[in-house]
Amino acid sequence: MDTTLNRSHDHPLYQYDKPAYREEEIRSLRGDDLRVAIAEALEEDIVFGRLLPKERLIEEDLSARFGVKRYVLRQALEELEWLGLVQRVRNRGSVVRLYSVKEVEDINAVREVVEAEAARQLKLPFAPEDIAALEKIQEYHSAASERGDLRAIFRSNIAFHKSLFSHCPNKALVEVIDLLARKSHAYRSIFTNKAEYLRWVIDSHWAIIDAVRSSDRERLVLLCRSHLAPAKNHYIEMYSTPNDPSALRTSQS
Amino acid sequence: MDTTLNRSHDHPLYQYDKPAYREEEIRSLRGDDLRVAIAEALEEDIVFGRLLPKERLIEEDLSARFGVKRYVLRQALEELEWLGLVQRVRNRGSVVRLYSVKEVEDINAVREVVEAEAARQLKLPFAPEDIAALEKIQEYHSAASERGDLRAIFRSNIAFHKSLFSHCPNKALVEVIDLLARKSHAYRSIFTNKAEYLRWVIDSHWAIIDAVRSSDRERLVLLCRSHLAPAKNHYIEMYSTPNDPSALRTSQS
DNA sequence: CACAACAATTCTGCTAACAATCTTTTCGAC
DNA sequence: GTCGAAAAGATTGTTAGCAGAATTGTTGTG
Repeated sequence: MDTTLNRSHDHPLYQYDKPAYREEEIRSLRGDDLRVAIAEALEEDIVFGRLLPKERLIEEDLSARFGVKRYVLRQALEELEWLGLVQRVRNRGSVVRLYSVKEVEDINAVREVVEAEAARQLKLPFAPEDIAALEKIQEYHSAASERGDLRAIFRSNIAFHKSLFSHCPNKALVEVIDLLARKSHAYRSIFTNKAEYLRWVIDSHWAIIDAVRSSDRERLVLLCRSHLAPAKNHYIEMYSTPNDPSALRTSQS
Repeated sequence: MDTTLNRSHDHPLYQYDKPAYREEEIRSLRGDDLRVAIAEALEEDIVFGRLLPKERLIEEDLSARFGVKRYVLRQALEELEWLGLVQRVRNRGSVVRLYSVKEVEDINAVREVVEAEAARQLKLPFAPEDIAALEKIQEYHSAASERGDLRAIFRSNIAFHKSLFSHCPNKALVEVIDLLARKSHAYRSIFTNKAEYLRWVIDSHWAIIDAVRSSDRERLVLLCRSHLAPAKNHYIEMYSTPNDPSALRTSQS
């Protein structure tokens, strides 16, 4: 169903209630699905801090880990480079990409603009079943937050936004939103999953559902625009050095 | 200098006064430069209608044409797929991507939003030498338009926008603009190069320079927002069928 | 003649080995 | 001991060939 921009981001593996990858499951896939699955597995490693910024990604090691050929793993790394999660330097390899504070703020600023625009274009009113779908995802998200299930939180959060913006008639706009959301995973890291932040996200999602229910577009636009504000404040400056490919010279971890 | 989003779009090959590619020149390149050069050569073929929508791109033929290995050509095709200029289907190959009228309108709508936002964030006033740089590019663009040099028109038009938005402090925003601009090359095709349209572009560029010179931000934002409007009207509906991968079943050209 | 099964062809996907490059270590001169 | 050059090691980049999928062409049967 990918009709406008680049490769599909709507892979079945992105279902919010899908369990973590297991090696045997990955090994049963082929072709594009395999590449996508590995890219997403690595993406989760980055999101949850199992792979840290500037950490090297050795093709041979990773292909051994996933039990795939290096060829496939290279493709996954290329995909992650396009998504901005990985930085590749010729003849030197790949590292988890590190964003400076300025870059994070820039990306978030663009996200605010395009998400507000999407809210402006959303087809209102929603059908009752569409509202119900949003509520169901959000209940799952809230529950995941209760029990501290970071992976479920992460995925159901994505699902919420996907479900909401799927009602935006401009697919090109939605794909820009998805692209930027995925880029933001590079600096989302586990540190932003503080209780205080999680509560804000939940409240904000329920407020969005409420605005949708009452077809209050003005409020919806404001909510979508301001939704990212605290994320930016939670960004840790612990890796606040500027990007530098020469970082590859020193190995780590 | 690519610091925020995906691969660099600011390749030296994109200089506006650079002559057309010649095979021997391409053959002298290596690595990333080679991939980028081939991708850009194919991009120009698409822009100028030498490659038409739905036309098949056979890896072996093209690699023979450019005198490179199939491996390199595959990389170029992958790049063009990310940019939305080419559509690839597993085990079937690549075709020049065809956008529906709706998709074109959607992309243009997003471009208007992000370019207006960039205008809003532009650092004003410009230094005199920055204004001079814009004027120089635009004089080149106008001259190219006079003599009907489509390639020079195309490239200097890109250079104008790059030069203008290089003063936007938000690099992530500029990269979204560049990405969408490059996508639009898929439907730019030679048909939009009508005298009437070319004149509009030139007038609009001089108006932008004028607004920059007087640091009139409000007018600048309006100009950037409305700058794409006629392009959309010029889009020919001659290929107005919806996208369909099964189009690969029937060969053409 | 229509149609289905099968065969041949075309083209892409993938593998494994090799080459090129960068990094680290070693060794010797000062 | 320090510096620099050269060798060794680690890692990525590239090549050629084969495997596999999709398409096209052909043949045989009703």
